[in-house]
Amino acid sequence: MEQFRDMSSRLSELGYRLTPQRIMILSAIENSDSHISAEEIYLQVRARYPHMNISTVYRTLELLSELGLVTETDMGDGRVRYHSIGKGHHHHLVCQKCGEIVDIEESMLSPLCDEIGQRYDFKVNMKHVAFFGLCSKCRE
Amino acid sequence: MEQFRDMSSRLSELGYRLTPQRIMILSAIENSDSHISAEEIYLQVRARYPHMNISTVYRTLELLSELGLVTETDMGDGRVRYHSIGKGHHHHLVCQKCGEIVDIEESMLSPLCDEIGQRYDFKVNMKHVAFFGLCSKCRE
DNA sequence: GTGTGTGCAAAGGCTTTGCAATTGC
DNA sequence: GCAATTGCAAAGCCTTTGCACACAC
Repeated sequence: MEQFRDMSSRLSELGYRLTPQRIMILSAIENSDSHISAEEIYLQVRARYPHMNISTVYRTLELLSELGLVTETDMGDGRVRYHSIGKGHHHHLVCQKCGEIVDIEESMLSPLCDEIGQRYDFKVNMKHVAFFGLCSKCRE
Repeated sequence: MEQFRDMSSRLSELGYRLTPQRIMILSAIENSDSHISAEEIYLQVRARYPHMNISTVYRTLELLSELGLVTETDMGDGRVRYHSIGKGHHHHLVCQKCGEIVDIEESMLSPLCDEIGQRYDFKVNMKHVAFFGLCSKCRE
């Protein structure tokens, strides 16, 4: 709930309207314990508010993303998944076989990102990192 | 040309037919110095062979990918890009603003991948790594 | 000759957009 | 009240598929 309040108060601070649709979308993102797709948000919200429209979901996600309140990641299945920035955990191991997603700690990546910054003069967006591969179960 | 011969001979070794379409697709992939999309292949091939069809491109790419002869990567623009496996493992820095793609050396990543392997029992697919962020020009 | 591979056209997923109606501030 | 936001429907991308014909082997 913490982040939900942050996101919604940030929206109104910036002069955006707090419509019921937006509130429900924010809450769906917040209640999701991992990355959530537009359609998942849509279905979840529509279960309680049948008039919800998927374009509203996309437009809200676009807005949240522009404001830097959520991150967009493509986990390799041809659709974008969203995640509240307030939740931390932005690095993932995505199993290409079973689809399992494991978070990895930021501290593991920082040294590499620093090195890339120095060597290539490139600032890595740490919110946007995913490694694909095979988890232990799927390697057997 | 080296890799092209590898890919095409591999196909016929495995009993797949070497049609003119496949040959041109292979050559387009091989001549591309970076990652190439299905549509880019299609346009390039169609310039010389107007009957080329985009579904043939997709079907050939699917085949090459199943056989492990090319890798698929989503650079974050909502389309898949393909790369000949023979060209070596590339890791990339993708600028989220101007789209520039810079290759980074494999040696920079190996230590991290090893560490991930040990700590999370996860085998990172080194063919499939991209970092998003901002290049020097776009940070000004 | 035979069955793999192609071309065509249509459909499929996901996402975006135009526009009129609605509604938060 | 008025501009921001929504709902709806349609379109836009990229990609896949069904089917009849063509052609590599």
